[in-house]
Amino acid sequence: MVRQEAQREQSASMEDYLEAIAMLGEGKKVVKVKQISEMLRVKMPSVTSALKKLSEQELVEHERYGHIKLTPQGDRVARDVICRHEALTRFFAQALGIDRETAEEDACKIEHVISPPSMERLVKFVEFLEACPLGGANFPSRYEYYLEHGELPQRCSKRGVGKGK
Amino acid sequence: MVRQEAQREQSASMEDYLEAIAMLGEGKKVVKVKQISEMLRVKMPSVTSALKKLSEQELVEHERYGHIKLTPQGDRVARDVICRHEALTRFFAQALGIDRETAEEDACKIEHVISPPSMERLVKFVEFLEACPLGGANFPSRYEYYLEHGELPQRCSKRGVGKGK
DNA sequence: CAAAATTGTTAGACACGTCTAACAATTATA
DNA sequence: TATAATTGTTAGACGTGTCTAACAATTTTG
Repeated sequence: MVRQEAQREQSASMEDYLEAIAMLGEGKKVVKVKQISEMLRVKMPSVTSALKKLSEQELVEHERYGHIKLTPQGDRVARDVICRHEALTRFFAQALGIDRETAEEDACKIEHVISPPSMERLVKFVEFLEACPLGGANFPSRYEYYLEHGELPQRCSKRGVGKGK
Repeated sequence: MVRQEAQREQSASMEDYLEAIAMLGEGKKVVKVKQISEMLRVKMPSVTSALKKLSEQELVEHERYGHIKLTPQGDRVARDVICRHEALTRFFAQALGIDRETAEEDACKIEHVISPPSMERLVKFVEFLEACPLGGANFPSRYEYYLEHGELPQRCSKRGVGKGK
């Protein structure tokens, strides 16, 4: 019995389709080609052709004029992308203070290219900022001060902590 | 006098070519097709065709079998990409603690897709971490602790700062 | 300096993902 | 329910960027 070779990675486009289908299908809602096309801002024929491709890879179930549904495999991939998307959005919006819309846009692009180790660290980093009192509470405020004035709140240092550069 | 319409953005590929040419040309060294092809891991004909395209846009000077050089415009674009690249590398390597190689790889991808506002904030963020005693010195160590134990150094609050594993 | 090795170019195929135009199925509605 | 409106599909063009194969120029070296 020959084990199936590991799925080759999906392209950014295909990941977008999977992601869109997963989001539109939340709560087992019926997913339509039109919706996908609007969400991804592509024309319907592009969706049809993507669905064909994804069906061949068994990531999506789709029959002519019929239902659209992720297979368990497809769902796994989609969840993964969504997870990266959310973590990145949190990073840009919460940690960096970027406006939500831009944060989402950047997340949409970066989610397709970031490496697993960086993604993992980024997630931990966001968790850290959220969990750490100095990180979560003081950190952002000092950061904001820095953003505004280009320097730290004076006497921020209690003595050149660590080694000066 | 009609102002030239803003240059449409370059594709990730074209940005890579400009970046490679700039790096290989540092210190006015002569740039060769072969080098570019090796640096970007593409075959030489791909380079030739990219050079043709970039020449038409006046971002590169190139004559058949001859010299390869960025125009001032091309240099501007290249510097820009390199700047993003470096900031991203610093972020991943120094702030997140990712190994240099992975950090570079991620920077290479992300530099082409990140938005200007996010880029700007990210740069400031890295500067902040480097400048702020609590950020630069203690922050990383507490972060490391968190990475290892999944929770903050107990009583991280105000006295617990500065310790470390 | 002439042959050999290397580097660079041209031509053309191909994969990918998009689009428009034309047509088909489905759904809404008068 | 017949017709109109909407949604979905097919066919095929196109742009981008890659590649291989064949050939041309340049450079090295015996």
